[in-house]
Amino acid sequence: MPVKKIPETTISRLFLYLRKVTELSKLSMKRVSSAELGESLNLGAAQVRKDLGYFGQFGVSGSGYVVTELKEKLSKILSKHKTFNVAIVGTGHLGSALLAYSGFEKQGLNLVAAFDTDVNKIGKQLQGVEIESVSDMKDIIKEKKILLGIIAVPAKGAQDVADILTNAGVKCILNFAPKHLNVPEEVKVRDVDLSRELEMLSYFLGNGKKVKL
Amino acid sequence: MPVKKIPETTISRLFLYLRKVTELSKLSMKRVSSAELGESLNLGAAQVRKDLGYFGQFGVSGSGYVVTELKEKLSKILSKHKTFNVAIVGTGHLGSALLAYSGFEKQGLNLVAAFDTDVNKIGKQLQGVEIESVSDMKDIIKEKKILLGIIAVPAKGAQDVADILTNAGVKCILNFAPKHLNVPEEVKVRDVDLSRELEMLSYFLGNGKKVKL
DNA sequence: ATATTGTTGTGATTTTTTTCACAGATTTCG
DNA sequence: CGAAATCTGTGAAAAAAATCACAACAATAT
Repeated sequence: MPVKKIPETTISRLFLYLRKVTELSKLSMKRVSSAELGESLNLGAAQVRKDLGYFGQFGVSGSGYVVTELKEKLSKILSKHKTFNVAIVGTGHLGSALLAYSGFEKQGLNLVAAFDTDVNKIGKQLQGVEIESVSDMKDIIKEKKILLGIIAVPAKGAQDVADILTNAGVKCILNFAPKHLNVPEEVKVRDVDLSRELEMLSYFLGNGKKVKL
Repeated sequence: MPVKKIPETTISRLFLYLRKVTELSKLSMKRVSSAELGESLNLGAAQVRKDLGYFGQFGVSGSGYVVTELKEKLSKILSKHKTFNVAIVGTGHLGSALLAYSGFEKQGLNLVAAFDTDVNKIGKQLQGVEIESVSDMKDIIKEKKILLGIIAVPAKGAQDVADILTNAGVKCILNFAPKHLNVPEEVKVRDVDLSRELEMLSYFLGNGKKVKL
């Protein structure tokens, strides 16, 4: 395999292409050009082609990409067929909203456990999942072979939770706490930092690009 | 004003520095070096200095940055003193969780309106905010001078909502719908695409970096 | 058949972002 | 005080990512 290193930004765009191409396939569109693919995503045609190019050549000169074929290839590249077990830590407002989120299954993710420290919550069910104690987390994660952990606890406890998760063998973390997590190199973390997003927007509102001290 | 163009990534890191420096100031630490600042954030010292360098020079050779001073400067740069009005559109699980989120005030954001299309919800209160009809949205946004809109509706309706928002004068959008929004150039959008985050992680779980077709 | 048009794949170029590296300033220590 | 250690600010270099530009090929029109 000619393993060129693929930029993470490319991977991330691939999902957008897959979405789009799925949409197009529902509309029974046969073919699509790189320009069309990029258009509504505000991406240049060259960008699209380069991204796809990392994975071999499945376009047809002169007529673009065959929608169904592209969809299938992207699906395969992006491992949309595999499934993994997931745990949520923290069942506050955000954690609960996530438990109710229907998108997990679509991504091949089985939400099989939820944890909290609040004794009033432990034992209760939420969206068909029983809330268990964080103190039992390590064992349960190992037992259920959970590979992906979602952290939805306050910043203060986030690093501790991350430590337990990685210790128990979790490979990826989706972190909602506004706190940078230090984890072993082989563990992949993605941050969803709501606080920072709001701050960024607030910054743009306040500065409209120009900076004054 | 020597308006060098400042990378958005820099701005985004500035918030992390501010967080850190706020923490340090609570610990009564007097000074901090670029190396220390970057350390727990996995950022190099040079990166930190360069980021701060965009806004003038407020470090002291040989001894680093004065914590309180840096905190204040960052605060100022990042417009942490100004406040703006915010509306949430969509009061499902996610929207409700957001309404309950306490972080808005901290960012100087006043959550002053919530909208939904569901007639059963309209008129009810959620976290002290009355849910109003999307059909009245345009007027209310203008009237309350709302500059930031948060979209927490399904992908299908997201573009329509974005259109109404921008039309009513909203300057920034925080978009939770898994859909790319087309908006006028002067409007700033930030996407929080949960679906894509999960997909990305799922990809890493499945591929552990290497790609096979 | 041949010309024309449309579109891919990719090397080259440009732009953006990060990292390096070091002069010059400050503090500390003997 | 003078030497050694610590840091910043920043130009230069490197790395990463996006964009350009064009040869090669396919489809369509004449």
